[in-house]
Amino acid sequence: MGITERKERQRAELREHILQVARDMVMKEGFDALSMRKLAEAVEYAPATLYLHFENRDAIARELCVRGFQELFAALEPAARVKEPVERLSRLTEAYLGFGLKQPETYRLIFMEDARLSEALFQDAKEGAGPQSFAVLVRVFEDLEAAGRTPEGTPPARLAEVFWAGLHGIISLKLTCSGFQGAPAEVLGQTLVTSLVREPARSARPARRSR
Amino acid sequence: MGITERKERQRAELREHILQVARDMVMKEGFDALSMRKLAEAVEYAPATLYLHFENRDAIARELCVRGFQELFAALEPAARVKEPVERLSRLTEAYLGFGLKQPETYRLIFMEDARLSEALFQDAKEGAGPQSFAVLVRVFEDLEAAGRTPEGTPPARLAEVFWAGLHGIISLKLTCSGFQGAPAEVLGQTLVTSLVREPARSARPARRSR
DNA sequence: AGCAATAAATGAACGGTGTTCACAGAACGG
DNA sequence: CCGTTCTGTGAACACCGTTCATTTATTGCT
Repeated sequence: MGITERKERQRAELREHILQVARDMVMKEGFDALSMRKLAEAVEYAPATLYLHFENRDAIARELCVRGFQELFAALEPAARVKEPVERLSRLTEAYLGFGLKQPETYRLIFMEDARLSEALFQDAKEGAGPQSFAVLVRVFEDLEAAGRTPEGTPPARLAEVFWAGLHGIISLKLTCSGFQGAPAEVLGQTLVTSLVREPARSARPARRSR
Repeated sequence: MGITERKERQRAELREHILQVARDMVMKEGFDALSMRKLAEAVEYAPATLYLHFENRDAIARELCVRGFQELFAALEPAARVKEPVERLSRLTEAYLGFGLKQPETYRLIFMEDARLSEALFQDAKEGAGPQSFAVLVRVFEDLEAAGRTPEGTPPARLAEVFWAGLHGIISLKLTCSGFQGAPAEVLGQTLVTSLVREPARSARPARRSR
């Protein structure tokens, strides 16, 4: 009985098509320009048909949000593989900022649009894509701490959080405060890296008061 | 000829009243909930009347944006007066984060809503409230540099920018990624401070105990 | 094949939005 | 008192998200 299979597949394909077209619209004109009516027009269905595949506009937004986040995560993946932690942090910074600047509307949708959207990313404490990619950052700072290159007494998780906030701040200020022209994002990113990474201890571990 | 004066005053008062009510609506329900029709209803005028005082909804938003920014600037002012630069930076951090957390919708409107809104803050390179308050941050890092407490070779303006991005990132992640629960903003802020401020050079001046 | 049942798709409507504009009314200057 | 100017408005336009009864297409069964 392959008929129900085919129907399911076609249904999934249409759903996928809708999401694809929606993604294009968001990337081209921004999330605000994504209207159910224009989306329906673009996929050549009546507006009401969209509601057979998605609960409402927010459901589409949520889906685009998690997919966008997966893209971001994928963009970070090569950098995350780098062994040397300082280099890794630098490459992660580069990748993160590059993604945000090359796909501004996607980044906006993920992190700047609505708290209800990004909730989906962090609802599971360990499972979701959000905590998983945050863990990548934490690991860098754990490795940095092991190498004695973090500010003393600050847990890696908190350093990771500050670092993430720094990256996010760099991008979102560039995206929102377009009037303010400062240094390029990459330069700021490297400044952030060098600010959070300490010089390696010269001799033994403590080595602060003496010499 | 006090009549035209009175009319002008009444006109200004009405404009002010509209802005006040709009501000209340934004702070209570967020910017998206601010509609011209509800605003007109609230001030007991017809919607079209609003257009006699503002070009459109964006004009109101812009005005609220610059006023919100002025509030933010005012909130920073006491901290900016502190002499000792490290303490000053710490106090500025506290004030900035406090404002963002206590007035989330105002902060959103200023920095997270639309690039066209915050453009007004930074359109004048020196004049506007934006560059003026950024200069406060730059000055801190200039003073820190003079005290030999910044990472070497990094211009104060860039450190200030990274610092601002860090603060903004901390707040905006708290406001948007509500699902992600990390350390409290104040803790992250202090971590940011200690990350960007270096220990004083031993040769130049003996370290003093403050706090 | 034809018929009943199920799934897919839609047209029309509801209530909401920002904005415009011709018009009415009040307030003013001469 | 009249004419002008300013203030205010109702109605309309073009959108928006969403719902629902209804139509259309497709399937399973006899």
